[in-house]
Amino acid sequence: MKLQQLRYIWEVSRHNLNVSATAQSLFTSQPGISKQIRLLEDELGVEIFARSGKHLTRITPAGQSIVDLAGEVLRTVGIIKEVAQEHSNERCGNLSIATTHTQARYALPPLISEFTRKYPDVSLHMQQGTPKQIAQMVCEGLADFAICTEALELFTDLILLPCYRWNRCILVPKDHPLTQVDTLTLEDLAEYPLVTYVFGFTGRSQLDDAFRNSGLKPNVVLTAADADVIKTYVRLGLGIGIVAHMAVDSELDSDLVPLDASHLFESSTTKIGIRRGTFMRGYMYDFVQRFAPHLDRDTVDAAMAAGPRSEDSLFNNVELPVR
Amino acid sequence: MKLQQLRYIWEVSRHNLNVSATAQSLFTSQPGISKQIRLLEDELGVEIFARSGKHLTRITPAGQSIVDLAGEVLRTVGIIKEVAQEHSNERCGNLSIATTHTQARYALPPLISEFTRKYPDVSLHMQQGTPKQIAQMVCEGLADFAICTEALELFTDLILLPCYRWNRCILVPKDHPLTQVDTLTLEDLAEYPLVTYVFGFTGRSQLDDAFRNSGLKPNVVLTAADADVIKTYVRLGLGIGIVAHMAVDSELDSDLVPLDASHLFESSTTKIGIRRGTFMRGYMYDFVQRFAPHLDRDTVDAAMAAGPRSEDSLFNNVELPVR
DNA sequence: ATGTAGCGTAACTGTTGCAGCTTCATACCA
DNA sequence: TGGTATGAAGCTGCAACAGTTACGCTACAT
Repeated sequence: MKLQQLRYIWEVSRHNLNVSATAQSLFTSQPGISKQIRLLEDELGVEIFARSGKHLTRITPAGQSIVDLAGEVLRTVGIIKEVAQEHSNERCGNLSIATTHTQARYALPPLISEFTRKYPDVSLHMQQGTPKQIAQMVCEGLADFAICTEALELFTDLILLPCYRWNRCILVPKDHPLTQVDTLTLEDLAEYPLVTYVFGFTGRSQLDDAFRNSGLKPNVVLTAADADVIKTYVRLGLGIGIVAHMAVDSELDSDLVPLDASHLFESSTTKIGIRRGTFMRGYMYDFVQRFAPHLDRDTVDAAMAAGPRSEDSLFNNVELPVR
Repeated sequence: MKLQQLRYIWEVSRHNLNVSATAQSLFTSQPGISKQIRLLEDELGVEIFARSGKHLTRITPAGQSIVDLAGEVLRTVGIIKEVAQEHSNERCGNLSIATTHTQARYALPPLISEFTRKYPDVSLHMQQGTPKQIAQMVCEGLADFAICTEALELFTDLILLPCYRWNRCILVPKDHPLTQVDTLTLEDLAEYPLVTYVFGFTGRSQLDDAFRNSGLKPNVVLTAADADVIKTYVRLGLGIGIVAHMAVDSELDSDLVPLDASHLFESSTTKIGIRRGTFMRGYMYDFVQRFAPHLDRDTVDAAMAAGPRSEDSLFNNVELPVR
């Protein structure tokens, strides 16, 4: 049995059982892969892939177990490489962050520039996606960190590190009647057309909860995946915007008036999700702590050592920073 | 990186960093191993072994992590092979049992002959040792099952399956005064020289506990690792024997009189210890259930899925058979 | 001082993994 | 039903490499 063979079956199963496509993505030849798979099957005495004629049609039950185990082997081999790199050059490596628009646009930029200045030899990859997509990416090992507010709880393979809490504000044009209201209520908001985040994005669920609990039915005329789009439509007079507080820039958005809405909606918590079993490089700990000062190395280690769904007990008496 | 290289560093670290000895045990040449280790170190950019001149003196910190991870890879590869064999020929494979004299001599024989009759193509290995030795063997993957009464609790890597409880009896020559006593007491026993198990063997700790709690000081004149030796010295008149009830054979030991001592000592529990993460073949489940009928496949799976030290909660309302 | 255990080096060899081409089977479509 | 496209498998030559043997060298013990 060779690592190469395990890599081949793993990749083939990830490419819809298309050997040629797999060969292309691995910069090798199709016959090479076919042959190695055959050899592995011969050695193990089991068909990993079921064939109809010369086409691979599906993975056999035995094959599925074997492919899963092969994935585990490859991940461990990856960890060996990271451990080695950590000991040979601790400031050199990769960091892949999957995150949402809100974080990438408003929360992360200062941290990123700090980080790249301190670690010029760490090549940083940022990928944007929906909360579910980015959680999936981290689960599959395609990214190291998932940073967002929603959906991470659904993935039991992820360790969740709560980073900070944030509140919403209402964005209205300068001359809007709401600017005259002393203390905003949900009833006030329900009277106007609303522009806010798409469901599944940036703490949208807290927003829905608040309206549902009050028995009010908000008139959401437009939803967008990011605050920039929301602001655009507020400017067009389509409605009043509900966005994360941090998404308001006092200079760039000086034509709009932000009205605090902390008292109307539950605050949301942005978290970092890390796949269980990931090897944490030194610079990764540093990144996490720069993003959330209370998450020092020991705290992160404790969270990663703890069993699934025990983050709550670890963090429920930690006072999170509020942005 | 090759599996072969990982195997080499793993084996070398298990052979006190002696490359030549490792080569012999793997039926290959020393330069081959040295070369592959060098290649791996070059590829990873880290020294795995520290050298003084041409001798490997110790494992570097980085090397230690890498060797540990290599072990994990090799175990997973082993599991792949077992999974494949389970699917290709479920009645063919290996079963390695590490156990103590008492189990091997009195508890296991009927089961073993049943088992080998049902699974002629499963090659069975039995290895005898002290409880600590056999636990160690299972932890290192040198055996599948550890079957004994003592010491298994000390190894957190082991999943413990309680199998049956057993009590002791007193063995005396036919004409011994104790045969006239109606109900034995610890005081009675303390009056005679005792012959029993060595500390660390076959429930010896329960025996010591009982005497300590009663404030009596037993006069143990001889300790042995197995009941056969104990019986021999009882026959010689050296003292009265305290052995496991199951160790008495009504035919072979007809010259001795067994006196029940269930009421004097806490019963002991014999367990099967299995390394966490072991892949359980079908015949392994069968073996376990034949040994302890309450341990069906689902129960074993539940115990293996549960976290460390949770066997107690799993089994504390199960009524164990008594032998 | 000297012997020995044990690792590294060097030259050699058999094996094997891979590329490139060819062949064959299946799926799809008219 | 026949034609075409897609994709897996077979074959061959080449290059890389793991493993072998022989030998030299270093460290350490007596």
